[in-house]
Amino acid sequence: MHLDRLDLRILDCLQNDGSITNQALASKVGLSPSASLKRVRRLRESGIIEREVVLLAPEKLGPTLHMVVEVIMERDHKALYQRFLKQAQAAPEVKQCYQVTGEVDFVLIVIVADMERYELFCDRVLYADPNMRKFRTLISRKRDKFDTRVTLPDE
Amino acid sequence: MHLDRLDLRILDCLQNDGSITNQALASKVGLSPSASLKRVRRLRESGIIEREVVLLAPEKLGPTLHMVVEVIMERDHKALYQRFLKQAQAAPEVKQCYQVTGEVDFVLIVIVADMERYELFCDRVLYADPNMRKFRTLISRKRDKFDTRVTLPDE
DNA sequence: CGTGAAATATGTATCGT
DNA sequence: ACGATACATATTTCACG
Repeated sequence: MHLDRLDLRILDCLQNDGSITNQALASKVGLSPSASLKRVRRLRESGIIEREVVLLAPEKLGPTLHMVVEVIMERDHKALYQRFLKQAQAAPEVKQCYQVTGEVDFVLIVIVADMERYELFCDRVLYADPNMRKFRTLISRKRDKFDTRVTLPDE
Repeated sequence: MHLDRLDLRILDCLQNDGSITNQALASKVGLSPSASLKRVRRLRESGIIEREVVLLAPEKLGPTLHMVVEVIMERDHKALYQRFLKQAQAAPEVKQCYQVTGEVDFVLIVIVADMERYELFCDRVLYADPNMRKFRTLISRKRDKFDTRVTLPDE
């Protein structure tokens, strides 16, 4: 799908503020509301706009630990990787999962309220996988930056 | 700030779909539109609702590499850490930054279009810091999960 | 917190380029 | 194919009970 300058400006606005009204968006990018609306719909349908969400401040909702978990698997078998991925997808504690190259196989970003819940998570998801060889946990007391925006192409 | 069951239900809905109309939200949680609106405003003002955004599919916008970068600093000085954090905050390639405990000091999630831009980033942000001792890059060809939702307290 | 009415916004049909 | 205008529908927002 081709994106022109107007589409990119629309995406830029929406990435920064998803609650902007269609009218305000239209005037910002220099279109009529109906033309703007058509483009936003097209961007949604194409999947470039994946979803619209509200971001919450985790630490204002209670105790919060952010864990960066590096997982090393026993054997490089696709089917075994798939099983692990499926568990990671299903686990609500896992907020992000990256499959990486090198010594480590997966990196997870996990959010839990406390250590006890983290240990429960490890038992349920990590130790439960027979192909999991070992993992290392980096404990974060602070998420200093969290930016969901993507750098858009110049044109 | 105290959150009751209704607030939590509102947050749950909005985390899943920020584009829901206030009317639909109100009927979902069992309130009148005006009561719902007042609560949403209060949640915004309190900072629990941080922002509302549209999430884009990075890979549909062009080539995308996700890097997990583990950074080790030379000395544990707060002022020197602050300087690094400031640079990480300012760098558009850095989407997330976690200060962690243990052998590693910071973990960054970096998004770039290609290796060339990653190297430019390393020069500009990592090597440029005299207190940066070394770093390790885990390259991800795939972001398998990305969930911005937070687990809400039971009550 | 709910109701109802005024102010805004959205969505669609139609026309013009 | 794309955008503008205008109109009908839906939603937001606020004063008041």
